[in-house]
Amino acid sequence: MIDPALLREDPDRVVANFAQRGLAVDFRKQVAEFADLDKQLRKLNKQEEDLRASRNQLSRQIGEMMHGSKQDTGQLQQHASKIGEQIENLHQDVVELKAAAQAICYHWPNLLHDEVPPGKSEQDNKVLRKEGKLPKYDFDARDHVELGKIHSLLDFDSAGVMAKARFVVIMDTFARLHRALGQFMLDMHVKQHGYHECNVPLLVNTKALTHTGQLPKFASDDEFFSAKSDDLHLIPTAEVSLVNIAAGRLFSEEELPLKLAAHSLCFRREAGSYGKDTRGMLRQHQFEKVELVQIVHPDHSYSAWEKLIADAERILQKLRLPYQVVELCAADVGHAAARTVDLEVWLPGQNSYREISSCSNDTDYQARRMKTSLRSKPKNRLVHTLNGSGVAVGRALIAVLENYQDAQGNIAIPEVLQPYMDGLTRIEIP
RNA sequence: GGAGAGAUGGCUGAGUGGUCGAAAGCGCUCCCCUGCUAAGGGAGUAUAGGAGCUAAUCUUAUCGAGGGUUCGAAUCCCUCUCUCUCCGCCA
Repeated sequence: MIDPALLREDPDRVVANFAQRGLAVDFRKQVAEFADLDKQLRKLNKQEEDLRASRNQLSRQIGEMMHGSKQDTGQLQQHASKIGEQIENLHQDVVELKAAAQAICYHWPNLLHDEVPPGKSEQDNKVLRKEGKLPKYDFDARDHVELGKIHSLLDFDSAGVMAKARFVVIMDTFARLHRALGQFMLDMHVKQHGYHECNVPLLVNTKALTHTGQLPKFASDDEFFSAKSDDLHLIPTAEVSLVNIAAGRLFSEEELPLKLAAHSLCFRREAGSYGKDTRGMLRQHQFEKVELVQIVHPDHSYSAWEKLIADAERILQKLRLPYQVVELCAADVGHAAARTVDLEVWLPGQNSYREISSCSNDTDYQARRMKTSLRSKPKNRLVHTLNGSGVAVGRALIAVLENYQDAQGNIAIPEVLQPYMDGLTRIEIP
């Protein structure tokens, strides 16, 4: 959600900002509609409050009269009762107006930061820098699917039979490597980057998803799997669970920044991505990710964001994986975010860089929805929330397999992971 | 799943229909006193909204959430959620 005060003061600025995202939504119309509803709402609300004030006064008076001498209060009671009816009527309208206004503004995205590059699609994302050396092979680099086949350790068939497409069974040393990656990442963030280790619910309710901005959505493009009978949804990312730890809280300045990390499963329906990345385990319904979340002072969110990106980058550096840092353009920045940087890891098998982390500053968007503030004078302020992957574990496995292969298809194990694998240095073809 | 008990401010904890936004204690802030330390005294101390000169001040809502009864609800009634204890089940 964005600041309603800003909306009142400078609706044009809000509309212009929304327009940068290039969404097929007439924000000018929506903002005007909202402003209209808001105006009515405030008027009626004021009326209702005035009526309540006068009823409260009458009630107080009645109380006093009954307390002392036993005076007849019948007339006053009748009067108050009538006011009560008026309040009732007005209240109905107020509730309806409020719902109508919310139905509009809860769909709106966050305001983009001024420095977000303009653009129409992900083609317009801006590569900020490239890190690490691309591996040079005197053979054709295999992708992870082929490597999985050579080693017989990635079983897409069984997964497809027991579940469906976009699932995989990972076996033996590959599974071990996968686990090592997750452990390594979480350890780094907890031991060296100062995050609190969290183990979080993988199922969360509608309210939690609304706080973080996953709900409500423009269209009905379901992003996640749900058990609607229980109002529980499988999390698309641990960001939801981690951010909601701060929901409704009022922080003192010393408590910030609150840095949280979790290694979790994530679940996505991938409903809108038919035919995209169907080969291999690049895009799965279920995958693991180490997620970083920071609840920060609103004045320091961008410097904290830079550090969070560095935390994620550190993982790729330690794994010696080449990557590039990409700032998302206006069209590609997510709903809740004001600014986002992706880390894209080099995948020799795909001959391209692919997203392995996405780090966003959501400013006060989530904080406003979930009422998370910072104790401050003269007025308490909303905190800012940051989130980033540090990093996607499944894709990290792909990256290691493809970047650490030799001519035969053996996989070297990155040095930092060897302690997690009983010192194993190589996965040999059977 | 069954039975019972509970949910009050930063914390502990009073409060069963009227000046209760809420006693008391703790904590915190400011001031005073005491040559340090320890102790003592006084004042203040919830959140969100609206009105107002971004003032003083006034006002509305909030005692787990949502409804209801009433002139008036923390207090009575209903529904839900959560927590605790016991039983069952389970990892």
